[in-house]
Amino acid sequence: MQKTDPDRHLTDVLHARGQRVTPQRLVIHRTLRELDRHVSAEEVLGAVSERLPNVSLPTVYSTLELLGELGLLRRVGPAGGRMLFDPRTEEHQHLVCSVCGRVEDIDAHVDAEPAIDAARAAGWSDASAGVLITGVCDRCAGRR
Amino acid sequence: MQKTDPDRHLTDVLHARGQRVTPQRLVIHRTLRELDRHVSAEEVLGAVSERLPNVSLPTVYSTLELLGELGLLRRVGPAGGRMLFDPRTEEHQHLVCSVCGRVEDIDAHVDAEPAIDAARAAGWSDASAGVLITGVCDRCAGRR
DNA sequence: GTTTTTGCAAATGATTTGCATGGAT
DNA sequence: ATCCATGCAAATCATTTGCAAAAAC
Repeated sequence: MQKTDPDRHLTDVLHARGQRVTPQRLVIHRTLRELDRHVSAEEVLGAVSERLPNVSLPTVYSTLELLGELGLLRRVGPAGGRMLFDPRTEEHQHLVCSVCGRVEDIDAHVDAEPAIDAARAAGWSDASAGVLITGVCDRCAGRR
Repeated sequence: MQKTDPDRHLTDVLHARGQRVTPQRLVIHRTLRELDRHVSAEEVLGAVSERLPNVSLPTVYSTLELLGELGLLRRVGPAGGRMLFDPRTEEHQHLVCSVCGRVEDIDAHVDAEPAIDAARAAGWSDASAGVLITGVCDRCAGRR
């Protein structure tokens, strides 16, 4: 028994939307799945380039946006000066160090339903909550 | 009976830290208090310029950072392409429109304690939670 | 063949930095 | 008189955009 092939799934979804299946999209998607952690566009490009040369940053950005629309990716939010994306689907939150910009995962549950409800009540649609914990990481705290 | 004079308070705090009391700092602080809503650096400059000409954007940025350190300001987080600051102290959350970047206040309570605790457990200090609700605002939803 | 994607290069735009002058102490 | 804060101009840097060439359909 094996997990559903990610390439096949992405291929199907793209076809269903009338969009094209390109090597770049497949490799970026597969790479993200294997990294399985929050990443910046630059980091994605670095990892992807080892498998498929000459991929450009604009392609990475547009593919990340596409995967976001497809729900295969979560946009963590701008942190430490750059946008972070996260292929992890389980609920978890992110710690951002205000000194060095490092980002770390934590497993915690934050109930943002009240805010989502308030958004809906205000006439907003497709509301989703992003929680970002800011603080000083252990390394930076120790270095002081 | 009247509220504590904001200028006097800022003056005292600055003196206590051995920092200087400048017209720019006083005017920016007073202006923020009167705006009493989330603002970008540009917006602050616009409002401040009506009272004190020739204030520069770098000064606005450094003063906003200073006021942040003094706890007179909350950094809402990068939203819609620019950093937002908020002089409102009561608990409230922010809605960011993913289409037009507009930001709106909502009064809702989100309990982020579990995440704060997890951060502390991971060895981080001075952790604070930022919640940002992303969605499509009523205007943008209607225009479609 | 037609239309979408890509890669390249250049543009954008918020925020930061360097430095000489002005101002607060 | 000293040293911090300001204004200006230029630098930075992630992200976006325009467009011709390449690839998927």
